[in-house]
Amino acid sequence: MLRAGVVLADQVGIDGFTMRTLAEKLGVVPMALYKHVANKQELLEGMVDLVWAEVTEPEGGYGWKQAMRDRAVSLRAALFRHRWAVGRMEAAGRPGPENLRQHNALLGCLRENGFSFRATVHVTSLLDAYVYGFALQQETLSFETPEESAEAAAATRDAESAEAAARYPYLLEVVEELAKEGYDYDTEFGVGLDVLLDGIEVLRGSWRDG
Amino acid sequence: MLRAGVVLADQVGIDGFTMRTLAEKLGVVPMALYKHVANKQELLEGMVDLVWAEVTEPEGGYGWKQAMRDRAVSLRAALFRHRWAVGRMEAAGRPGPENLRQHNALLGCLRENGFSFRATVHVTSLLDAYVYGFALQQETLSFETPEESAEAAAATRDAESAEAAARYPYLLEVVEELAKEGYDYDTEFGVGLDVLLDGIEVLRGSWRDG
DNA sequence: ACCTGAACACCGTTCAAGT
DNA sequence: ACCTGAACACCGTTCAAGT
Repeated sequence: MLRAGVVLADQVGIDGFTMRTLAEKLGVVPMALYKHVANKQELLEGMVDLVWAEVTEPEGGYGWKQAMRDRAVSLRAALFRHRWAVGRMEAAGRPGPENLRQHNALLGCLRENGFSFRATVHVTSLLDAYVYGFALQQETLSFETPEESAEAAAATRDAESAEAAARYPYLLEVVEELAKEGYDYDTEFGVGLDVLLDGIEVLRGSWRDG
Repeated sequence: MLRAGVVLADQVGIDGFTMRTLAEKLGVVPMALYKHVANKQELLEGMVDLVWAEVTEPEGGYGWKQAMRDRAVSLRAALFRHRWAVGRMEAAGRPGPENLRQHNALLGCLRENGFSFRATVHVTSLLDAYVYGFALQQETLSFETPEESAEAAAATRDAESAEAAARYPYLLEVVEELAKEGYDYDTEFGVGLDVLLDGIEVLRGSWRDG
């Protein structure tokens, strides 16, 4: 049933995802759902934990940097498959078992690779913030492909009046450059991620427990 | 009226923010709102642009690094004051004038400080993702103060059964350390931001237009 | 022509009425 | 005892009926 919820939310988005549509999809009466979950909030929490289950645990074998990179890519991919989940992964209510397992593995990988306690907290906060924020940007902006993004840029440029062009010259430049060159989210994500990981590497030694 | 919407959303959160409650607050009949705005979506877009208006434009006088830092801090502060706005700042619908002004100033500051076109895109994508993601984490986790966070950590630790402690040793370690030392969002945000800015500085020269 | 109250098609959830 | 259909208190938005 949680799995059916994830599939439905993927298909129709979070607005179209209602107790009633889920019940209909499952061929039961809406009330029947309340046999399995207390309310919609609890249902969503269960669905989020299913998304966590899709994220690969960091693999220490290739070093912490590659492990962090793989996990970030995996997390972003999961958030892309399930866009409704962005902003619900760290929800306040009791975290699910997959969430706990995932975070424990992440913290463990860093600690075992010589990161101090403070540094471990900094790194997880920094990396997760970047992944969540990037996914959020991609979800709300949501040009799906480079072609689409070029198209959108062109449309925006045409829509800009001459007056607006004079008022926002730098913005216009970016719009026109992106229209020419296109914009690839995967590449952009990787570039930023490498900046983070390199910065973390440099500062790794200087972070000491307070 | 948009301003009243922002205040109401700040007070009651996005779930409690309805056309009907806003109308009541303004002392008018719900229908009257539709004289000023086509629908709720358009109302929210207008409110988001009011939040953009609160973000300080980057000041070039102290160098790009300080300018980027100040803007990131200002953006995060605005997102903290108006938590409902996180995830709506880059919405697909036509961006408002304050949004355009803000992004134009941001891009302009970078371009005028010698960043290549490609580098400018990388930097804005990276910094914005971090700010949005950090604000999102803080919103969903939402311990307000260091004291509260210590409290929450302690409560979580008590709730963990001995079995769970054995299963998630690294997670437990972090929970216990945070309970002792506390956790301050402002400090944590600054640490991550400095990693980003230092990493950007290092790579500034190596990013060339493709 | 204009304003607005009633109404529509929803929503999550409750609860009593049937078996 | 259990299941479920009707109902409740909402929501955003429409629209016809009043002025």
